[in-house]
Formats: sequence, C-alpha cells, structure tokens
Amino acid sequence: MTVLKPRTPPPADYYRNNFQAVIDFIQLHHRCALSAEDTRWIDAWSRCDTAAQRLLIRLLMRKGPWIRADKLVYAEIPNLHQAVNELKDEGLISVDEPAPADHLLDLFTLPELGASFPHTRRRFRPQGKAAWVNCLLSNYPEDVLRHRIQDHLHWLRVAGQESLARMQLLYFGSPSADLTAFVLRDLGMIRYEIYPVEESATVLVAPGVLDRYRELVVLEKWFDFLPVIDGLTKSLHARLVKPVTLRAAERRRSRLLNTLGLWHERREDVDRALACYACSSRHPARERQVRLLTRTHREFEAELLLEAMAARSWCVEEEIFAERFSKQRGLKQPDECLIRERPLFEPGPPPNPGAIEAHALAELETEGAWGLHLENVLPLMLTGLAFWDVIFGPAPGAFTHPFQSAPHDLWWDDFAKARAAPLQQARAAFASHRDPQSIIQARYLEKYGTACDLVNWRAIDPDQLARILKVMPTETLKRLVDVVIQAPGRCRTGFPDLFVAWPDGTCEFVEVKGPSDQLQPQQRAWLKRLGALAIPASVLKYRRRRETSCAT
DNA sequence: CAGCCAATCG
DNA sequence: TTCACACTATCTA
DNA sequence: GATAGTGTGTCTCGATTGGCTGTG
Ligand SMILES: [Mn+2]
Ligand SMILES: [Mn+2]
Repeated sequence: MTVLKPRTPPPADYYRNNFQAVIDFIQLHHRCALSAEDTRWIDAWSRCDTAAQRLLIRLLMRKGPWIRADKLVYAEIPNLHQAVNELKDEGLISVDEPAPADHLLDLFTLPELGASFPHTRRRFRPQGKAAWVNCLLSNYPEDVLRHRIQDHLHWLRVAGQESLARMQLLYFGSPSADLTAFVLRDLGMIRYEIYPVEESATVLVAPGVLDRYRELVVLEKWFDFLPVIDGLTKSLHARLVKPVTLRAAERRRSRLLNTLGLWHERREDVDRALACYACSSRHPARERQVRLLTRTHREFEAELLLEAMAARSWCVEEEIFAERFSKQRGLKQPDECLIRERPLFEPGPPPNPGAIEAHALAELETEGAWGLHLENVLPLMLTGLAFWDVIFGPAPGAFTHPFQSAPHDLWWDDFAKARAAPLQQARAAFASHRDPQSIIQARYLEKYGTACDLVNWRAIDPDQLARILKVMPTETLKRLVDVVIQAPGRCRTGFPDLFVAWPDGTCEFVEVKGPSDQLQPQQRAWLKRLGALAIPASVLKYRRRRETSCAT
C-alpha cells in the first residue's frame, strides 16, 4: 500500500491507480448497473494512455465542470498538450465548448475583467464581481460575450462527472464517500479495520436501482426551491412515490417524502401531507399521519395506524408515541423512572449547551460522586469494544470495500439476525466472562484510533475508561452491552446524560433536565429499558426558584 | 490590511 | 453534511 | 405537559492558497 506524506507529491500514477481500482471493482461486480453512457465513458478512459488518464482524474477531482486551460499544473504529466488532445479526441473533455457566460466570467479575476473589458470598466465602473458579471450580461448578447471571453482565456469541460458520481455510489454505497477515502487512508489520517471484503458482494442489484438512487440524491437540491417554483411539489412527489429496493435509497426517499409532507402540513394541505406520509417508510411518517387523521376526525384510521406502530414499530420513537398517544390523551402519562427535582437559583448556569449538565455534575461532585457527561457515547463505545469481532466479522453484504467504519447494516433492524450464530456465541461468552472489564480495556488499547461508528475515541480517554470500568458493576456492564448489540439502531440515541458513581460502590445514569426541557421519546425508551434491566437510572430536573434559601 | 471563504492538494 | 439534543413559544388542563 | 418550530454543536482531515470584501 502506498504511503503518502502531506504536501509531498504522491507517486505519479497514484490517483489514476485509485480510480482504476474503483473501475475494476465495478466492472467485476456491477457491470449490469452501468448505463450505456457509463460504459462508453469507461471504454474511452481505458483507451487513453497513462498520461491522459492522469490528467483526466486530476480534472475529475476538481469541482468543475468549467476549468481554465491555463490552470493545469501537474508535475506527473510530462506533455500536457498531448494529454489534452488525447482526451479531446476521446470525447472525455471539450475545449471552449459554448458555456453559460456567467460561469465563464467566474473564471476571471477582478483585475482580469478590468483588463479584458476596458470599455465596460470606463463606462460603467462596476464595483465588485457580482456587479461586473451582471453588467456584462445585460450589455452583451451571450454569444458575443463568449467570443470576447475566448480572446482572453480558454476553458475545458470535463465529461464524466455524473459517471464518476455513479461509480463512487456503486463502490462506496453511500453518496457522501468519494476517492479522497484512498488519500485519507494512505496519509494515515483514518485507520480502517482490516476485514475480508465479500468477493461476490452485490450492493445494488437491479439495473434501474443505481439510476434511482442517483436521482434521489440529486432531487434533494430541489427542495430549496419549494417556495419559489410553482408546481414543484407535484413533480417531486411523482419522483418519490415509488419504493426502492435498496435500503439506503429507500431511507433517503422516505426522508424526502417526510420533508415534503411537512411542507404541505405547514400550508394546511392535509390531504397532500397524508399522501406523502403514506408513501414513506420512515419515522415520523406514521406519527404525522396519526396526528393529522385525529385532527380531521378520522379516528378509526388513526387507530389502525397506532396498532400497526405498536405491533411492528420502525423505531423506539414510534413505540413510545403509540404507547403515550393511545392512552387517555391530555392526562398525565406515567413516568419511566424516578424523577428528582432540584432548585435552580438565579442566575443559574448560562444557556450554553452542556452547561446544565456541567452544573448538575458539579453539584453531585460536592456530594461525593464522580461522573462524566457522555450520553450515547458510553454505551456505544462499551458495546463496540465488547463485540468488536462480531461487528467486523462476516455477514451477508456487510463489507464491500476497504473504507468502512462499520458493517453496512450496523443500524438496520436485522443486524442481529444477519449474524445470529457468531453473535449468540459472543454474547454468551461476554455474559459469562469472569472479568469482562479486561476485555474492554484490552480492546480499547488494541484498536485505539481505528475507525468504528460505535466508538468515538476522542470522547473517552484511557484513564477515564479505566475509571469507568473500575466503578461500574460487572452486571451493569454486561446487561448494557447485551441489550445494545441486539439492536444497535434502536439504542443509538437517548441515553442519559451522566454516568455517576457514588463512594458506596453504586452507580447510576442520570438524565439532566433544565427548567425548560423535557424528556424526548428516545430518552424515555432508554429509561424504560434501563429500568427493565434493573440498572439504576433517574431524571434530575431543575426547577427555577426565586428564594435564596431552602436546599433539599 | 484583516478577515473570510471556496478551492485545492496530499 | 445529517443528526441528536436543547431551547423557546404557545396552547391546554 | 403537549406540540411545534427553531437553534446549536458535532461530525467532517488538515493545511495552504488565492481571491473577494469591507474597513480604515
Ligand atoms: Mn443530553
Ligand atoms: Mn439532558
């Protein structure tokens, strides 16, 4: 594997080879997902010689698509002109292709504009770049402007940005990952776990799925224009109604449907909102439907949905909502755990995030406790370290490329089912281990820094972890990680703010609430879960008080 | 000239 | 970039 | 207390550069 140093040139073919590896992988596993245009593009790439390929990948890594021809400075390309011509002959770039004039004008610097358009400068004296572009656009027809621009600079357009985006989506399985993953790994900025990549893995199956996924990624941008483009909701809805088989794409589709539904709600268009939510497979679609149906006196339909939510919930928020909404509405709902109240005297902590938790911690510390404000970080890290080998162990479709910080299905509901046997074994082993703290401790030191979605290394340092493990009862540790590993996606959020250890050897988890804050559904779910596990958990609620006396 | 931001690179 | 969490405003019981 | 709407921090990999903008 290549080792890179920051600011020192990589091997001449480094970027090219990275890209070639992606292409090779896709041709091996995803040939049928590619469009005819993708295939043509890859064929053209393959026909180019190394120097041209080096240039093309450099251009593709830039933002583009319009690039100044005089801004190509690449040491690894010996004959730039030859490379440009070769790419041009293959149709992989174009030179001076008619482009929107405003994009081309953006390629000029301010002084260059003054020098290139002296007449405009003298006559209109435009101030600032935006004024310059406006001024030129309103005084010249676009093709005239383009000819004038061409007298002063030449520009390239890279073809294949869309194909590259599609290939990256196929390779990484997520729209945010790109070729910089190679660079970050080779620089040592991110250390990835070593795991076997499934050879026959197919992330995307049907040929149309990739196109659909890409469409959904691109579609998101249009939501910004909802207030200004008339009839946009209709075309967005039309592109969102049909479900997708690929889970990541389906998740995205449903998220967009929920956004669109909310937009309709705010415009009081209940029917359209309901139509959006009905197509969505993601929270809070069913909650919104229940609320809207109830509000419009369709209690029967609402009741059906509530039953479905209670029977097969999508997430814990749904569980809690179904539970609390069904009961006598308007009445005070039962609490999940002990709630302690404390006075908060003026002026109190500042409204900064984390201030109220720090205040609570300070109070508890004066009473002899030791604690940390860690929230979800703690149970997730403990679980990640306790079951590291299962998490990075084989499972169908879990690992498809070497840049993963978790199996693809870590947060999906069938995580446990997909690796049932090894998980059962690991759970039994951990549950019966005489000294499970030592496993966690050793794993922390062994894997420190290795990318893992469950483990935020910076949040807990070795000394803090050692102290946590020392004061946390073994049974608490065992029960905690056992419940998380069986459904990581349902345990990801809502864990109480504080881990608190008392001198008598007991410990508890404390959710701190300021005067204007209340429990969220996920937090209720965790408190309930902790209660069921007989792990001490409570809410510490601060109430504002005027008096300067009276401490409980 | 300071401050900021987007682009670029390894 | 999303997401998780908190804060604020307004209403009701 | 319930509900809705809004804000913020935290991830982003970090450093360098060139260019724009506003202030003096
Ligand atoms: Mn919190
Ligand atoms: Mn809290």
